[in-house]
Amino acid sequence: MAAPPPSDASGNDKQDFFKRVWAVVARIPPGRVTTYGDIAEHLGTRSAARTVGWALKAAVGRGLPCHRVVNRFGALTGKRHFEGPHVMEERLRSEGIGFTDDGRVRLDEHRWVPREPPPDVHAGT
DNA sequence: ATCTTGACCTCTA
DNA sequence: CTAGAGGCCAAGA
Repeated sequence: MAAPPPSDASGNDKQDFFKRVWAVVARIPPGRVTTYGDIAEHLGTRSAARTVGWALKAAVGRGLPCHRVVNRFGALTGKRHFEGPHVMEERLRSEGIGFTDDGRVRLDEHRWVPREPPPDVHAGT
């Protein structure tokens, strides 16, 4: 793990972005939801929110809780990419996530922002 | 090889 | 207030 892969090795750097997204999504705790923008911003590029969506599409079948990722408005924009049109909603509800009258996720109650994994527990500040 | 679309977000007119 | 365009990264045609 010590030897970092060369950036100009095979040109797989691009997929590295996908893996970063998957890593964040995989860290989303149950009963919580995050947004594309927050993930992209966490990766360093807030404008890359679109690419995050592509990563999720490629994440289908990888066991990633992509259903916990919603757009800025809390709407399940990617529900159509699931097995069914209501699979995403059912999964979120199964985790105890509430929806608004508009059929959107209550971000105010379940919003979770990706943060870097704490290397130390006692490390304050 | 180029162009368009895509599970988006933000800014400016 | 609403409407429009730009930007990011990647994949498909």
